[in-house]
Amino acid sequence: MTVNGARPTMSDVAAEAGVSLKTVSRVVNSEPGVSGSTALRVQEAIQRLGFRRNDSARALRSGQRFRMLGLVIEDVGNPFYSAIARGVEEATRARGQLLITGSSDEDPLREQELALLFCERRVDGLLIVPAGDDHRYLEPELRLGMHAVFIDRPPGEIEADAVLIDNAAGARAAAEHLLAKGHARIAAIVDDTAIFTARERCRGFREVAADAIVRTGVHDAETGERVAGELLALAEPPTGIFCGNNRITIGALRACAAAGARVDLVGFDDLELAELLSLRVSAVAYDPAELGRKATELLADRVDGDTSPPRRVILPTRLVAR
Amino acid sequence: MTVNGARPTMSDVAAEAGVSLKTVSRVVNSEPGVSGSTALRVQEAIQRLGFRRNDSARALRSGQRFRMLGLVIEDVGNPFYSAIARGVEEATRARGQLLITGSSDEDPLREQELALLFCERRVDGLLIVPAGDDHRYLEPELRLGMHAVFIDRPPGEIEADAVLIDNAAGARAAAEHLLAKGHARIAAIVDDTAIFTARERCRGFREVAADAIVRTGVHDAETGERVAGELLALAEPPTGIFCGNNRITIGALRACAAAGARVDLVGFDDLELAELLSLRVSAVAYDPAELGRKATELLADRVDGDTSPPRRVILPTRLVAR
DNA sequence: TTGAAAGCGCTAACAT
DNA sequence: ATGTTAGCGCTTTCAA
Repeated sequence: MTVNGARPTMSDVAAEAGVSLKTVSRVVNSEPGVSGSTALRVQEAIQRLGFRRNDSARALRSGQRFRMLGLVIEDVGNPFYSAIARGVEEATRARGQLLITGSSDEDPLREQELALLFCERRVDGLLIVPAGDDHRYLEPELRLGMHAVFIDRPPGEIEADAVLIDNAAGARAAAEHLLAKGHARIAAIVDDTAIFTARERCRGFREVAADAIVRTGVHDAETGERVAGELLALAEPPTGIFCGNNRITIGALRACAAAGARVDLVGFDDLELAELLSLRVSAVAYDPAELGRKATELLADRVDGDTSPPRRVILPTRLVAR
Repeated sequence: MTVNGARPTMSDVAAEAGVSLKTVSRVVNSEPGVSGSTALRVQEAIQRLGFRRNDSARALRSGQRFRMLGLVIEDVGNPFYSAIARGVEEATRARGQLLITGSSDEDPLREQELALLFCERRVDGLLIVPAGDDHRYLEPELRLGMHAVFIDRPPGEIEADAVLIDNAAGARAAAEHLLAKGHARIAAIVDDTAIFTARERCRGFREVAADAIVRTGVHDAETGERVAGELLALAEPPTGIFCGNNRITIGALRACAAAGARVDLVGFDDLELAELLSLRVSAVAYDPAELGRKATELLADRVDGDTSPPRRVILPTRLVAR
């Protein structure tokens, strides 16, 4: 009967049903060539024993794919990245694949560790939101048939598919919005320009507002609050501020609330409750889940044998004026 | 050399280095008993070939654990659940385990599919935020040595560990807060009481405020907005409202904004920008990541052989008055 | 329709 | 210090 702790194998089932191992395999995999009565006996034995096929052994022998993707993101707990994960999951589910996920916490070494661990588990492919800017560590894997698609930021030092958003266009739209509102003095607060997205957003903003004040290297809400506070304390403070990401927007909102300042804010990334805030906050919005879905589709094509040159998909943003 | 598409095995490495398979295995696993010069030759062959150990074959043979946990949550893209996932990931990482994640979308059948798929992949254990209330489908697995810990809601029809929050106490605190503020008419808007958390929150609230208006069955922000609007349109509208979850809180906020009503809101789950909203919103707050961490620790104990009776861990909430 | 034998890539247990 | 053999749980190949 069902003995505790011992997982039954196909050969246990075979013994229980009084058939050969191969017949059990046929039943489990719905292969033809098993008589109804035999199949029934096997099914019953499977039920009695609580047998469940070992998918790793199966993949090992058949040499087939593991039907599993590896996703490396910055932080599973961050709503922006978890929205990407959500998109990836929708697409993998549609393909009957499972998903291993890990957070790099913006640490390039951790990103590498995770990606390589996933390779060790023989995932079909890798989806990476890069923390680092040198992905040569993947070269041996890619040469041996592993596939990787990059999300939100392009890969560094290697050629590979990437799905990005149009950062520069979004930032241009933000600057145009502020100028159209008639602000004479506008400013931008952006993350470290070593980061691709921050660099692009900075560039786009400056293309439209060449003489705006620009503060870079702002990574979290606390710094955002401090820097915004400094801007508001200037002799001639800006009356419109572009915030390079949602953490900065939150910091800037706090600074404005603290200073009692009435400033027009435009943030990259939308905020869920933006409409209910005491200050009006416009947004450069886009769909993070679509990044994940698109990347997963690209990856699936590669896994299926697409060998065309590396592609770069750029997703649009839209300005939500408030 | 490095031929495209063909993954080298240990025996390829052995041939390349001119040693036996077992010697390669020793080097790869840092086992003692290999001379420095041999180890070096093997290392070089590994580099040249781009060899990476197949972890599934390893686990298959050694009969050891796969060092992988399966997590079933409602929706990876929902900040509340992704915070749980974050806590789980922190704890698994500390143990050198990987994490497979899937979203049930509140569909009991999907929950079951995912959990059983994870078993097929031979995860060491299961972490489940239940969508359904009947988990007997897990019985065969549990009998055969699989372990499961439930998060946020208890399992149904089976005995298993669970990590919950003190829903009733949180709701009581919310009611007490509203009464202490001197509100004569207070109301509660809560999710479907078929859901454990909603039922508990409802119960706690009623224990303190027996004659409050209570609306149940509210699942999303849209319905929350409509129901809150109805309450505000009453001849004698409530002046304090308890919202049973963050989606309801958002809906109620919109309704208050639309009606221009000045109402004291207390929401279960905190909102990131609550301090910056035009309306003051207090919160029954707690740490979702701690749910995930705690559950992962419980699970690790079970995997390590702990056979004590099923445990139930209740995590506290705290009222954030604003 | 059914089964026996070989082997996927690796490690355990035993040689040498 | 190094190698040989067997076998994890399954599928493939071939035979009956």
